[in-house]
Amino acid sequence: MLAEMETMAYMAEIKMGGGRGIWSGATPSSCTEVDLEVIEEYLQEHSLEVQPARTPTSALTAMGQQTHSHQGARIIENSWSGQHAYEWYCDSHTPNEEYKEQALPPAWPSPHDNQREHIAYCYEATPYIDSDSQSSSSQYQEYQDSPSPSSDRGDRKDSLPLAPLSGKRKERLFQFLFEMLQTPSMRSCIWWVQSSSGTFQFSSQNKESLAQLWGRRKGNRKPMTYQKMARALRNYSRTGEIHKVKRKLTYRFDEKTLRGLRGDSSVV
DNA sequence: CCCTAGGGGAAATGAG
DNA sequence: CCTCATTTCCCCTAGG
Repeated sequence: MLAEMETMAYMAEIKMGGGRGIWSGATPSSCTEVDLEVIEEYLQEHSLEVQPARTPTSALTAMGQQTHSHQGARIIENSWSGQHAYEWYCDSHTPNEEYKEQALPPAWPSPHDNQREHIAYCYEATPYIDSDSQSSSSQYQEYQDSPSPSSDRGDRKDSLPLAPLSGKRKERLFQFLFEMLQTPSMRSCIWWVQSSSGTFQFSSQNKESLAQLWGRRKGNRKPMTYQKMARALRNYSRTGEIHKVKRKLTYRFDEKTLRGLRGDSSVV
């Protein structure tokens, strides 16, 4: 009950500018504006696909100004995931080489109608469609190789402490992020840099929206901010679920975590 | 100097 | 009561 009220409050804040002026700096007025309402609604509609059951599904609907019928909610799903066979390296060994990111957050295969007004796809100032100038994947193998030495398996029953244990744990941050990464409409906030390795990046412009969405889902007392969410992400480097890569706003799911997130969908 | 991004200690929280 | 997983606060560093 209160959730709805608080949600409203958050909404207001979010729309106003997060109370911090996050968007003010880079918000032309026509760009960005990732409506959390719309996104949330969208997510709810597809939450079943990503995660069976859960989600109050009411806070949003109570808004009163959601988006009419959502008939065009076609999910392009992982149309892009796993497609980039690109080699982007996030190594520090090459100080001069700025890993050309080919992970282009913006530019959908075809924007079309249905959502054009739902979410203003605002891209980062620069569309990194640089592909690869000189992909010297000589050392970018970092992630495909790093976690191997210790060799997992054995000690743990499976991979991650996700669902099992005892009933139903709350959704974890990394699970939420993974879900967002599977959501086309969130592409202006977060996207795969290289889905095969579990590397993703946040949009410097919309990362706050993503964070707020996370905070709302958790029902925190105060609105979530990217800074706080990033703090949680940093905790992950210690526990191993997600690691930071040198690229700006870029992180990578641990292989184990990724395996669990991808394959566990059926295991439940 | 300013700003953004990143880092992390420490205490507070809330769910289970 | 306890623990886990953040959440919240705050102070700091680095680079542009």
